[in-house]
Amino acid sequence: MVINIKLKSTSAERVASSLSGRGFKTTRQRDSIVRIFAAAGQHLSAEELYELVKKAEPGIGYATVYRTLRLLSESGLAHESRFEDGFTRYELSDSGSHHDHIICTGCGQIIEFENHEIEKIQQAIARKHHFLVTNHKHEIYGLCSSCQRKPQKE
Amino acid sequence: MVINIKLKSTSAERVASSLSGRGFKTTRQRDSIVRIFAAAGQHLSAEELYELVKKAEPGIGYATVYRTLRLLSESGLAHESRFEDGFTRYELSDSGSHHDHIICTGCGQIIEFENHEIEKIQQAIARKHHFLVTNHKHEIYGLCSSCQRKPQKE
DNA sequence: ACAGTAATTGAAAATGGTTATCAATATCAA
DNA sequence: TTGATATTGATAACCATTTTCAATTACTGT
Repeated sequence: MVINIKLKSTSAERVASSLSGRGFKTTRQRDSIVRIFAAAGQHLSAEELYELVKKAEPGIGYATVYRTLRLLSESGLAHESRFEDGFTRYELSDSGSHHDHIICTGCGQIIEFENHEIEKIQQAIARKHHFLVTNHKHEIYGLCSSCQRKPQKE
Repeated sequence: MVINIKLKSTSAERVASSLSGRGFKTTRQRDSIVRIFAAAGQHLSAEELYELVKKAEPGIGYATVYRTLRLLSESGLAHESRFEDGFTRYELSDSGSHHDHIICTGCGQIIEFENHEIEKIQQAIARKHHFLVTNHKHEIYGLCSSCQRKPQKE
């Protein structure tokens, strides 16, 4: 007897079904991209994702990765942020909760944070200037504990 | 009788003297760029500044504007920020005080803000992750009051 | 004032991340 | 299965920014 209780769908499944639900076609390439993206963890650049996907899908084109990333982004399934290092990084958005980033300028490590207090102050500031907030971006740059102990690149 | 008390130097003078003090040469082009930058107000992109400078200095090259902007930036006399609209904007830094931005996605208007409370929380968050903060960036995107009343571009 | 030296300039080409083009191919609905 | 339409991969185009390089200019010491 097999008991198979599906507690919750994986990110990849959730994204895939969300895409097909929106009228987009399911393709082998998109499946690979989404699955690998979900498995790889957060904050990938298009190039990093391309390199990973190429292992599973050797013929994949650069443009397809970019297109899929934009598709996910426009569908609200992924979120893109431009960091100071010059290129755009993406992360699958889990359940709409917004978070911000602490970035180590030594090793590139990215940590997420979320702070309700800051959001509240932010709203108050916007209100003072009669702004309707649609979005925000808060990045803290610094050195992680291990990079504080290493010499910095010149 | 002429009473001419110089209360404080202009931004342009301050920047120019700071540059020559650092061993950089004073050139007509740099003077124009800095003077026009100081007079034009804040948050200019390289292209916008180039267009302005061209009126006073018709032969000016694109590269010179970029180079000067980078020079100012590296000397700490200007600050550059990459907004979501794709290109980098600069502002002359007045007295080292850091501030953040509220950007209207309708009309591009940029308002500055500064909030000590947020900075404190930020430090606490960084400390919790054992980070040494060197920098931060906080941008609030939204619609200014007048853009809230206009239809949005499709 | 003048020459020597090193920095700066303008024009144009190069760079690098990202997007558009287009013919071939794959997906989906009927 | 077939036809309409979306997607793909390769490549060219984009576009902000940077580099290159020869000509010019600013500063230093005389």
